[in-house]
Order: sequence, then structure tokens, then C-alpha cells
Amino acid sequence: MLFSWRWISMKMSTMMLKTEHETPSEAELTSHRLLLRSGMIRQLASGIYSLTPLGWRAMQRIATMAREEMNRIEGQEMLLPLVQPAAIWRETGRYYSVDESLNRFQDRGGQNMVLAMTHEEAVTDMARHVIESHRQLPMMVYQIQTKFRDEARPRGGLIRLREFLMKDAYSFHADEGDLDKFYEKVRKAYAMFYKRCGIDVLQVDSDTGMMGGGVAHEFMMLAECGEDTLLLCDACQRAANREVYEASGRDDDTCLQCGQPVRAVRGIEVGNIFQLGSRYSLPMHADFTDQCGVRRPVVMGCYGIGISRLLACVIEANHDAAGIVWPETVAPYAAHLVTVGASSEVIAVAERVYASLADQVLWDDRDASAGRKLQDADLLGMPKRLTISPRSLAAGGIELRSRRTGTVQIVPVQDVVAP
RNA sequence: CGGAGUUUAGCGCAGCUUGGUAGCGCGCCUGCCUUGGGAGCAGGAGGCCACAGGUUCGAAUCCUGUAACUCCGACCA
Repeated sequence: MLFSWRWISMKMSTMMLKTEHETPSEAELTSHRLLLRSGMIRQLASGIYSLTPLGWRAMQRIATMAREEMNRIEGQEMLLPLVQPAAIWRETGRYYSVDESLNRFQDRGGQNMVLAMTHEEAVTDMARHVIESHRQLPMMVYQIQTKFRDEARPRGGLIRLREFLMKDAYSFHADEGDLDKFYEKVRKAYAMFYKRCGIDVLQVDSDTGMMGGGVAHEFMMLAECGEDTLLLCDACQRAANREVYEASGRDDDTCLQCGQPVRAVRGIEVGNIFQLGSRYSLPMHADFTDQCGVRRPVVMGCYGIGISRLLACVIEANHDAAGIVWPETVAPYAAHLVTVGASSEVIAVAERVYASLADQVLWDDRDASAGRKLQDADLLGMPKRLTISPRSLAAGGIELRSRRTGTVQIVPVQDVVAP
């Protein structure tokens, strides 16, 4: 069972969904066009989008995989507030150092507040209250939650948003060595996560920007529409963010690691991880007592994945001229059921298939032409298409077509329907 | 935040030069007919032409201002 939400309508006739035949004029990127045409998202303001039930379902599948990978390395899910007092941001100095992308406002009582663009301050506040002893370390917490960043220039649909869903995790350690070990575990978990999502990523040396701290890596998906430039070495596969490369002082185009020529490629950042050290624990006094009875700041790491952006990236990496080609792991439904005509035989078989496949099937039960339904099935991109028609029944059952390969076969009704 | 562009029905667009009370395609509603790649016929609904001021007998159209959105750049855990 892929989902447990039986309450979501799975008949297209009554679904909160409208597909578009024509390409929306504001969309230039493939993922943006397909997200709009498939009806998964709707723009409410620049960089701010509503997700329809179909879009939310796809995003939830990505979020679920992120959750599973975090749980696998013993992450503990939690939830931190979006609205936060300015006070904790003053403690770390970021209230003053971050630009207008941090939205500041006052509540009705005149208190200075911010909309969280990231959650180091809030999680460090939690940690300084809970963590007292080295015996509690290491530990990691994470959340899948909304961020608001008032970006100067949102772009590309879900590629660069102002409001978006992020998986952010924070680990706490007694020393740098333990952070190093855990950091490697996270790198492996991230690699597994992106693989499950059906996209290829490169791990890239990164600078730490406003996050502070020491070591950092970005996870980049290679794509022409990407905003970032990477310098990639074909010889040893080492990739570096342009800022890091330039900061190295190297002025020829050769690899930092092996000296072979590098080439510039474009990429989309789909995640990043940082060794924060005591950047936040020191100013916020998140201390613990070590084995020798000495109070020391806890050593931290933080690990982010842009869930919203990833939905766009999955589509950038998985589509054809007709529409989306979902990886099975992200597809909002495993199968798309198309009924042709409304004969009693066709409907009777469809009802049995629909009941049997529970919430894994989307049934296009609309009173629309066969052509329209088939085009929409390609656009929406579920991995398998089940067509029930007088023709298929005469041929021996239900037509099963793979969206990715286009291969078609007739399968007997009893092979699809549970006994 | 600099530069460019756009804004007319749910979506895609025309109309603006030369002012005269809003149009096309798709979609939507009714009926008939149809059902394997966005069918057909007939009838119908839907717009404060982004907003605010001007000019004019009269403004989608001309003038001024504002806003929103998109793209390029700068910025960007």
C-alpha cells in the first residue's frame, strides 16, 4: 500500500484538478510548464504556489522518502515554528547580517519577529534546554516544514521559491571527530535518497555562505536550466562550486585534485550539508558537560533538502514530449485507469479494478473522448496505464501500457483484480 | 536592486497605429450524436479590457502615474 489516505478522491471527474492543453505563457522551464499543465501547482504570487491534491501527493512521496532516510540514520522528527522572535536571531547576529530575504515584522504587541528562512536558532534553543551531558550525544533531529525567504528574484516555477517545503536536519556532537563520522553517514543517506527519487546528483565542495562553520557540500543535479556553475573534472569526477574554485586562487582551468582540465557545467542545488561546529552553540550557550566535567559548546551539523524544488527537478529529469514520466517512487499514483466509452461491461470491470487497486490508481471516469483521456494520461505520467474498452475486453482483458517504455500488453482481468 | 518585456473571459491570443461601447480558438453549460490519440452538429453562459488620474461628447485604444507578473543580471543557507 503506497498511501493510507483513502479519503482523497481518485476519480478524475470530481478531483480538484484541471489539466491545460496549451502551454502557460509565463512558464519557460520544462518542469514549470508540466507542473502547470498537469494541474499540480497554481501560482498565488511571485515565488508562492498552491499545490493541488495531485501535486501535494507527489511532493508527499518525496517527503516520505526523505523521512525514511533520516529515520534510517536515527533522525528524530520534530517541528519548529515558522514565526520566531527576533531575540534568538540577535543572539547569533544574523538578525543584523542577513539581508531583506529575512522577513522582519512586529506582532500586535510591538515585539520584533521574523519568518524563519532556516532553523538553526530555533533548534539550538531547543538543544540548549535539553542537552546537558555527553551521555545524550550524538543525536539528530529533523523536520519537513515551510521556509520563507523573501528572494529578490524567484524563478522557474518551483525551482526558486519564496515559500517552500524543506527537510532540514540538525545533529549534535561532543566533538569534531564525531561530527566528521556522522557527516559521512548523512552523505551516504543523501546519495541514497536522490537515487530513490530518480535523479543523478554530484556532490560538490561548497562554501558556507551565511551559514558559517567549516566543511560544506552541495548536492547538484546537472541541468542546463540550473542557476549554479560547477567546475567538473572528467578525469577524477571532482566537482567544485565556482566560488570555491575561484577562492582557491587557481587561475588555469585545472582540477584542484588531479590537475586535469575542468569544464564548466550548470547545475541545480537540491541539497546541502554543513559542519557548523560551534557557530550557533557558542553564542547561544548550547553547552554540555563532557566526561571530565568541563562545560563545552555542543558541536553541530545541519543538513537540508529542498523538497519543493526537488519535485521540479524530478520532472526536469523525467519527461518526454508528451508529458511527465514519473519514476515509480515519486508517482502520485502507480496506475492511471482509462475507461473508453461507458458500456456496462467496461464500467463493471473498471469498478472492480478501482476497488481492488485501492489508492494506487487514478481513474479517469470523465465523460470525455478517448483521445483526450489518453493525452491526459501521458501528460500526468503515471508509470502504468490501464485501458479498459470494448476493444481491450474483446482482446482478452485490460490493456497495460508502460509510460516509460511504451510497451503494451493485454492482461486478463483476474490478473489485475484481487480475488 | 539595475535592465528588458508583459497585463483584454478559466487558458492561449487578436483588437490599440487611425478613439464610437469587446472578438477568435480552446475550455465550460444544455441537447443530440459519438468513443483508441485533445470528435461532430445546434443552442448558451462568462470580461470594471491590471489599477488610479487626465484629455475628449465619447477611452481597451491617446497622456501621466502606480501595481503585479515574467525574463536577463546582481544577490542567494
